[in-house]
Amino acid sequence: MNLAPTGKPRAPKFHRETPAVRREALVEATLRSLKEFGHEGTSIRRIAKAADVSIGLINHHFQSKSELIAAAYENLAESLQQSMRKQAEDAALPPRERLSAFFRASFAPEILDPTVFSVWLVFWSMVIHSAEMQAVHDRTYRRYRAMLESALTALAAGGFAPPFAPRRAAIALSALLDGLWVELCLSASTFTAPEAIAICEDWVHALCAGSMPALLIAVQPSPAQRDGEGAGGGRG
Amino acid sequence: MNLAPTGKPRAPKFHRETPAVRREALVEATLRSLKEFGHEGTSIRRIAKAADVSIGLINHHFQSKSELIAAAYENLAESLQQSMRKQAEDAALPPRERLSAFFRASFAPEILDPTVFSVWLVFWSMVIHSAEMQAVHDRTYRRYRAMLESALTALAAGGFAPPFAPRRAAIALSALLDGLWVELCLSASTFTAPEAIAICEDWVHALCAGSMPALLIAVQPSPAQRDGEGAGGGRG
DNA sequence: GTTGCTACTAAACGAGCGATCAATTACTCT
DNA sequence: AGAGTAATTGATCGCTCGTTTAGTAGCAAC
Repeated sequence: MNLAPTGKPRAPKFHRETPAVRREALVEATLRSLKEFGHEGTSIRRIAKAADVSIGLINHHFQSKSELIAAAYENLAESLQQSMRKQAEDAALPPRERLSAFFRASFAPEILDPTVFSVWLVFWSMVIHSAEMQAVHDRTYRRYRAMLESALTALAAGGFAPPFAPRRAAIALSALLDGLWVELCLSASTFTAPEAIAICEDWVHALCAGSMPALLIAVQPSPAQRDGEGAGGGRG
Repeated sequence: MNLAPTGKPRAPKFHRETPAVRREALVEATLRSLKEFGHEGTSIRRIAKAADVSIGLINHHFQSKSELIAAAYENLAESLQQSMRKQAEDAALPPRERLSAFFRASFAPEILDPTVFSVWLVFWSMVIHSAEMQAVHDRTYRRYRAMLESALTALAAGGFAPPFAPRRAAIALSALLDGLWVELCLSASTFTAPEAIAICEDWVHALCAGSMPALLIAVQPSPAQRDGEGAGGGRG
């Protein structure tokens, strides 16, 4: 009850951190709060408590709450993509196996986490209403689709599939992946991750069999072949 | 400024409505507010203004705000499904054309409305956290998948496709539809509705060509053939 | 015309929100 | 050891939220 004034130095009341370290910690606390309490339940006060800092510190490192949320979004998108890219960019694997590895990674337990999904939904809804979020999203999704296109192009280059329009194929496959992911997260009892993987494998099988006429490119293509590039919209 | 006390009867200050009529009007006002202002921007006060009633009336007809939101969800799900069912259940069409009509209906402008999408995202996120919403959702999605299964089964029955597992096929197709819908709503510039339809047509083409091995059923099936039924989770 | 029922209004309440800011304190540089 | 710097605190501001409540008024029955 009565500490001697001399002798023991008193414990410091807080730690100073560099802005970069503190910002990262606040972003992680934000994600934890979003997962546990949802968007509605995530306030400045809750984030501050999760990060074990004072209320005022957040506005010292971030201009506003929405800026912090945007940073959290980019962080999550990046970490999710990283865990899948590792699989898809393993150049040692033949093209077909690269895709299979990617499918397995896309339905791994940490990706199917319902808390991650609910955070993702919030981000999607913000993409629609906020230009700031739209920009973050376009950036992350462009990389995602490029990764798919590269894996699919390797398939055709290796002679595993007939020539096809890579842009549209990547759009189709990413839509299939996203749709399966959404339904798996919404209800774990309707079907299983292995079934989702089988459905994706089937789609690739049909692509290789040349059973998707709208995707095919004539063997002797006419000079003007459209294959434009668009800003993205979809799961990272 | 000075109305004669006799003669003209004063205008009534409000209209009395039956609870059923007023509840319906409040639900519609809620949907309008969700579409225009998003989930964050939708408050009791805003809904009351949109419905042109006082603040207190909402809690007179609904026990809480969340009950009103749930009612709005069920209303939207029902109206969206209705606009698609009309297309898919036209028995006059041959099975293959029924599917095509369904695809066209699935990517009609009123379905691709980004405001509808953002409302839907909110509902999805509530499905995860609320048992009340989970129940509403399971009910609506079960009908959706059943409709798809029936259209696909007719395809095989008519000899347009080899025998396949209808449950898994419906899961795959609904995932593809949902994924394309999500991406179209998130960014209208990446690809177009006709392209989405072409992608779906391609998938059906591959199914008819028998290019999806995991979906196929052996012509002489073994006695035990699994084809379970699960609770739904997905867009209505 | 009067009465009774209840849909309806409007003011008020308490809680929680995001943001601000003067004061405090840990840490670095000399 | 002392001064300067900036990360950090926590009280506080003005605001909006969902809900409650007492009172008002439309309308049907008699």
